[in-house]
Amino acid sequence: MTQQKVRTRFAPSPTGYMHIGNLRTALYAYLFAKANGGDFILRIEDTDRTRYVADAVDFIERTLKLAGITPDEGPGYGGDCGPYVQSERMDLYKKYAEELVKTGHAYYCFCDPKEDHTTGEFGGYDRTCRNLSQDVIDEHLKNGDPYVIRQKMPLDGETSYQDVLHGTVTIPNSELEDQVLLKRDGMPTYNFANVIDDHLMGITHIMRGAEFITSTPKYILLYQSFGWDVPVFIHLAPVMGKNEDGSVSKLSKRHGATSFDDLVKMGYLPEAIVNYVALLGWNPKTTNQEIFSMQELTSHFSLEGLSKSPAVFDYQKLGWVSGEYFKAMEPAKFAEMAKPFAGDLPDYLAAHWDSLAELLRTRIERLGQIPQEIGFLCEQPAFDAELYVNKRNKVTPEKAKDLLPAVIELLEAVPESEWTNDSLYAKLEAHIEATGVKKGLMMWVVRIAAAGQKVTPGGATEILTLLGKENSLARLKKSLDALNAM
RNA sequence: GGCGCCAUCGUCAAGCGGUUAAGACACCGCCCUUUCACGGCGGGUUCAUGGGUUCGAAUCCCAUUGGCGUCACCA
Repeated sequence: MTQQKVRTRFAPSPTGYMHIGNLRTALYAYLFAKANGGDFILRIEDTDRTRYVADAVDFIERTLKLAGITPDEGPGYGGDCGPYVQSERMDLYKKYAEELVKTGHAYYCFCDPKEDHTTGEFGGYDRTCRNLSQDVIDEHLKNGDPYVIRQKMPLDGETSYQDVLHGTVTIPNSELEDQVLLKRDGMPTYNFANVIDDHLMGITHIMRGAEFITSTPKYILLYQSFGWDVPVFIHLAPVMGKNEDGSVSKLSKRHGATSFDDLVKMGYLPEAIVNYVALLGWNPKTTNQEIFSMQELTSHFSLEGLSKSPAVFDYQKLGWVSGEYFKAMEPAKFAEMAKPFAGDLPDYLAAHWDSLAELLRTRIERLGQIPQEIGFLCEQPAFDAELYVNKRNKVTPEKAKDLLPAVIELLEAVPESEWTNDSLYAKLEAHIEATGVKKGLMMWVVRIAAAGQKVTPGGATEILTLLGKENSLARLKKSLDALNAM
């Protein structure tokens, strides 16, 4: 028996929004295909005309690209199983639905969805049209009456299938509704188009959300009706969000950003998001490594590492992962990437952007933190004597008052051309030695007087350098005045 | 409600009948330090409950409880 080539797919509906859970599904499907030398197919499921969002296909492709997931086949990627957009395959579904009617696995239903059989036990439908005589059916068809085609479910017994994660799943057939295959508008339902396309596109492994566990027997029955091979099913546990009261529920808007796009806008690194999401419901088993490139993800991926229980999305850990990426990044690359997040910078900061960015690089987790990180450099925060209190370095406002005048005098003598970090550090160090004051104490006082904020990216001299001579001195004097006025 | 899925630290998780129950994030100490960060060291009543099976159970079985999902001419 020849080994069949693995083919997986990602089949989003074009909503213009890539939920983290969907991204993860796409990622796993992609990784599994690549780990096994297979193909990953992108298919657009746009059978609901009322939900169609313009440009959504474009959006999906851009998102996948940003995430580093490259389809082997799909709209815009080519492939032998196209078209890869379901609305362009309509005639196909109709043909297959009619075939099922002929073989007795489906039937025409002329009921009005709003009026008829609304009290039936199956989603408002009671299987009435199963019993229509051929004459009645022909009459309706001849009149051009609207109809749907429904799947004829077995009335008793049960249907089972194998799920890689969940083992044998069995559902009583009595739970299965005579689901609609072909809608009034001629479009197939998701449940039908899925089976047809997965078969026609040679999909071998279906990865999708756990919400499909219960409806999969309907698919199985469909495959059997056609006499087709049943693919391997892998139902992924949902991604959860933590609620205020500590409970969890499926990740949604109220938990914060839930789309890949939102996260990118917040300044998390796309690679880091993908890395973190990969770990949310999967683990490499053979290593404790947590930072993975797409390449490494591919080589480590295996189905055994997939978790069958839901995972809670943790923004904190995502932040850590993203921070790790920034720490490992080329300074120049980071500076360039971070620039748009800094907003309008005063000239003196814009001139020092590279060194400012370098201070930021190792201390932030997302680019969106930058404005608040550097706010104090743009405008001196209001005076607060409390800032001059630090136990470890024995700093007090009084000491600051004593130390500052000499520092100001010293700095005033520094020529503009020597206003650099190294030079300032050397001068302050010499001053510290001359006065016999502890370095931590002196530096704390200078830093606070210049920054006006307890926590700052960078130390005293780095801040002085960033601020420039004129600016620094003005701030130092202002702080000293405030201290004297106490 | 019927049906189904799930259940190890706060979170992600390893574990597949015998372990001092890994590791990471977060948290708390301490060290280092020109602040913060980084880095280093250390800390914490984690196997939902109750029954089995077994010499032995976090691991297997059953029940309970809880969470989640699903019951559309949406995907």
